[in-house]
Amino acid sequence: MIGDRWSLLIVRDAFDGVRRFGEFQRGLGVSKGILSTRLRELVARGVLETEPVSDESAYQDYVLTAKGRDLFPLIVALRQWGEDHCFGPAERHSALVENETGEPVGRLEVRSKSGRKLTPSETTVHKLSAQRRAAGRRGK
Amino acid sequence: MIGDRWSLLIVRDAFDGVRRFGEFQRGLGVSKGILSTRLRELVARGVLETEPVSDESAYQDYVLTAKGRDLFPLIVALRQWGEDHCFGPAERHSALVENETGEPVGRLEVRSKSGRKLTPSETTVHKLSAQRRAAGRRGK
DNA sequence: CCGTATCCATTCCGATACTG
DNA sequence: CAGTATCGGAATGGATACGG
Repeated sequence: MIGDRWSLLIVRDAFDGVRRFGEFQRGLGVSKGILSTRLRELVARGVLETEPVSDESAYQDYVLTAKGRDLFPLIVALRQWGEDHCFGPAERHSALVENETGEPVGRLEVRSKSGRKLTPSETTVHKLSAQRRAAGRRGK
Repeated sequence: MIGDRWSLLIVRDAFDGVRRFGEFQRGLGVSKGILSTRLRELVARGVLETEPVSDESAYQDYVLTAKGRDLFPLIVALRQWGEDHCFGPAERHSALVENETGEPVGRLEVRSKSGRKLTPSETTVHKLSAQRRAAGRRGK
């Protein structure tokens, strides 16, 4: 659904307030043809929607839907992982900060409903209805 | 780095305890050639590492490194988004639960360092060193 | 059981030219 | 500015056959 080279980058820029075709295009350095296709797919899949720009324009803006906004934790998770492991301190270009305080947002953590932090090995995927995938030994 | 069709699925299965080549192959239904390439890339990129299996085997296991384990929030974020928006209640196959209680893990949330939940519009990407991308109007 | 090698189809992408 | 059309090349993936 978002597993190509550009879709998630488009969504990320949308979170950053990018709305116009050319803005995505210049910001990402993607060719116009691909961008056109990706925007159309994201709209078709309900991640973005087109919105008539205020008064009189022949064109529209592309804005996140509720479904698209729900990708926020995913985008933040990917950003934090990239900052931690894919860039040295030298080439770190940006940080996600809280508007009010200007402080970087906290680290994403998987927690139980009671609020305890969970490590991967403290969780298990529980099958609801055995389907095709062999119920091979999983978890520990 | 993980932007192809299979890498993240391999990582997900690794979190679920999958370690062997054939186990990945049957579980995902991926062709052996692609799986071989992807595993080699993930090892080269430091997400997985090979580990000699206990006693006497010609082969190795593929296990997550620390870098790979740090993808846990990302995997959970993607899983939750998929459950919320890509499957109806009917075709929901599995749930990530806490081992001790059997209860589903809590929802991932972006929080400030002080613990307050943050919406996308309450955050801004702060540029550390202006680089190539036009400092176009961002955030609100 | 664990891969590699080969072949082929599909998808993805970038560059360019064109329309309104 | 906002796209569409076309082309060629690269990446991706599936199937199959083969070897340790």
